[in-house]
Amino acid sequence: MPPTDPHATKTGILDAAERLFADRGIAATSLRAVTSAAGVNLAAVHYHFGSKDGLVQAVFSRRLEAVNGERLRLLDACEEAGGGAPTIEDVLHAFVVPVLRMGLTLESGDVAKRLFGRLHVEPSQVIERVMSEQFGAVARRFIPAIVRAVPDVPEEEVLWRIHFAIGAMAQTCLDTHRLQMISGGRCDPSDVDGAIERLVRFLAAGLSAAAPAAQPADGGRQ
Amino acid sequence: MPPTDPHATKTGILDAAERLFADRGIAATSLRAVTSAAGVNLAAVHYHFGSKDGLVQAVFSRRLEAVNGERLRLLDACEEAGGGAPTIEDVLHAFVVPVLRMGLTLESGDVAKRLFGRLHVEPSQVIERVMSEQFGAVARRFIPAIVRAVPDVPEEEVLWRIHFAIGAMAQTCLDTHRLQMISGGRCDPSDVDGAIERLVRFLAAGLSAAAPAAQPADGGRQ
DNA sequence: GATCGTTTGAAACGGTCGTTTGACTGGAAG
DNA sequence: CTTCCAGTCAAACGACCGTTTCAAACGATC
Repeated sequence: MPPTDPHATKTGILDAAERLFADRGIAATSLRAVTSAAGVNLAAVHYHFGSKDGLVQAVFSRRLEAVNGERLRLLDACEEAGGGAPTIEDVLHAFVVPVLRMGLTLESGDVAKRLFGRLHVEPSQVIERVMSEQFGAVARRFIPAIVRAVPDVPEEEVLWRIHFAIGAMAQTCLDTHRLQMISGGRCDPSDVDGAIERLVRFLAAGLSAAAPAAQPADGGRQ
Repeated sequence: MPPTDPHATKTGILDAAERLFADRGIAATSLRAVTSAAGVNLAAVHYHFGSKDGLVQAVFSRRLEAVNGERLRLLDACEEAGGGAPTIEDVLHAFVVPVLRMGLTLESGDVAKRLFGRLHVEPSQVIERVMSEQFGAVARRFIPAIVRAVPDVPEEEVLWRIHFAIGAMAQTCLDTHRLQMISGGRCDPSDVDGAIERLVRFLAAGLSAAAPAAQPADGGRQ
């Protein structure tokens, strides 16, 4: 046992579980697969995390705290620089960059990115709990910022569009295979900076699109 | 045995499996849950479908054939009406409407819609096979139509944007809960027509957004 | 060196999974 | 009546699941 890291077992389990959750999904990943990939004993999971749900929560919380903290930091920065009125591109950048770049700062490649995509598609109850715990603060900051950044669009319409935008981002996190398939290999999903640029451009245009025929008292159809 | 429908057992299994797959996902749905919900014997699944994978394929194929047939029919119609050059809104309508409206033509409510969303997020191998079987024809027709409808955008950029658009659509199919959460109940996910209008508007703006600063001969990047 | 709480080890628990088996049903065909 | 066969049924198969148990090994403290 190397004295370098007294938490080698714990982090080893987290790393292995992260990779398997990202690859196969949570429900399809057994604790035996996790522990054998990590090279530790099966009982270590329950000793360190209490249960499989505890492990799931720990795996997601570790990355989400970092991502969401960075998101809020970037939003602070661009709000300060923009004099309290950042552009929609700036706000979207602050939202998507921490997720998509995370794979670059970790040796695990794009594992954390795909793990993040799972958050939005796994129907598990424990995921629901992690989401509500981790995304409250982010939603309370980003939703008003986006609404302010597209002042010509009614708020209800903006909320729908945020919903769509989350889907586009989750797809970008989760699936790199289909893009290569539909593009016949012309698009390179591993080009993180290109993906960020393109995604922000796509979302900014969608979010700031002209509102439908105005429905107030005076309907000025454009 | 009612002589009204000699395939009552088979379709009963399909209906029950469809609902459970949509609600919990495929991996989290056991054959025992399916057969007990359908009120049939466990062995009936293997008798009629051979295996769980066979059932999965049958469940998805039943709906996908209808949806993709309708998509191609609508694309034909709007290409004919548009003189071979339909607008991006028309093409997106043809792609989105059959999925989102399917819940309205079936007594099963929005089950088929959520089932469809699962296609894009389940990591299973059999899903991969169903996708490649069912989406080849649709992709071969729709991708060129979309590329033609946004002539000012480079083709590679359009492919990225189609990737984003699929994510937004899948999110709309799969998740009605989060929209209600982030909107505090102001947005009504059961408003199918409103969702279609808003989604098409969002996607059309994103797909036809101005291309990045031209990088013709000399690439400005790096 | 003895004693303590912490961490790891092998093994087993009850339960559920997909799948298979073999007997039983009913009605059509000979 | 006998034969046949698609269809249904209860029961069981081996494999794997999450979880638990308990003994052994460990470093720190007295």
